[in-house]
Amino acid sequence: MQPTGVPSQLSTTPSWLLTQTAAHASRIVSTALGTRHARGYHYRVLATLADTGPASQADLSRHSGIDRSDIVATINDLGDRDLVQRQPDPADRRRNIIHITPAGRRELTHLQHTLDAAQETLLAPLDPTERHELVRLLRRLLTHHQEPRD
Amino acid sequence: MQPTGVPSQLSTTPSWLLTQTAAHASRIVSTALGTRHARGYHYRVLATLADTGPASQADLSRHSGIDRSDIVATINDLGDRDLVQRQPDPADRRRNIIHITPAGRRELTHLQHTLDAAQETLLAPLDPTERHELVRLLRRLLTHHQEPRD
DNA sequence: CAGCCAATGTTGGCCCGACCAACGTAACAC
DNA sequence: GTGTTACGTTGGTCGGGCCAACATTGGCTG
Repeated sequence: MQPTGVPSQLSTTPSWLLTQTAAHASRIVSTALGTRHARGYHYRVLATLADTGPASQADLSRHSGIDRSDIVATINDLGDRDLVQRQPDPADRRRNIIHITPAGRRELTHLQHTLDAAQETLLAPLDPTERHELVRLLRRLLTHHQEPRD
Repeated sequence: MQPTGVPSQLSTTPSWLLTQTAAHASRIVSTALGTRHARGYHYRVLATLADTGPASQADLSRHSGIDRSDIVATINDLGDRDLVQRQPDPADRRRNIIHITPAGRRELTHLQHTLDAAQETLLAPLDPTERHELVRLLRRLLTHHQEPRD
């Protein structure tokens, strides 16, 4: 049944299917981002920043789902490339306010384009209805598992 | 729309949905396996071994999708716990023949049970039809992206 | 206003899964 | 017999996801 002979114990387990397809997705995405010398975290922070406007690192962490400590390194990287700017918040000396620069915005649209192509590669075998259904199911799982905000 | 305020640029990207839900799945699964001091590779190799019968490490690698070098370490771990046995192949002195032991078989069924519960946790928000649909879509993606055996 | 608690940024770690290069040994094809 | 291929093994790298600890700063409450 399976061309590669994957044991059915594995190939019928949803979590295995999920992590395996995610691994393929990661490879595709990271190849795409690699052409612009970026990694997942870079894109995710830039996208979050463009969505929320200037924000503290803690806010970026919350909105992007990336750990505070990883945000630090990511902002360092982006700052080194002048895609982002780090300013102390005059109103709260604990905080930095992160701004996306014009160059950052430009880079973000580049990244988005290569990522669009990557999605196409990833979802190639599915028709539009199936793609939408997949997205719907994944969103249901995701919101369910992150909602427990108690 | 999103309770956590995830930027829509992210939350509508299939690859992001996939990798995020996969991350949740991994957490759930690794917690489940952790109760029996196992990791993903351990289960996958045991399951493959039970499916194929005694096999060389190279065969295990091919059937499980785990790299040869990672198989080595995994077999070491399983061997240390007597869940598996490594014998030189008399007919081909390059190879080892890996056998699953009775204890290994018992451990495998334990792991399967905890994993069944984990799947239930993971898929809780989906009804049976949706679960089947999700599995179907993921399998399609997976076979498509691993088939290029050229 | 003094004292305590919470939030922020940062450092420095850890784990896991995936992958790769190189090597010695052994089998195989020709 | 020679070159090529397969096998097991060693020893890495990388990315993503975490966690603990700490100094600094704000805010809240008594």
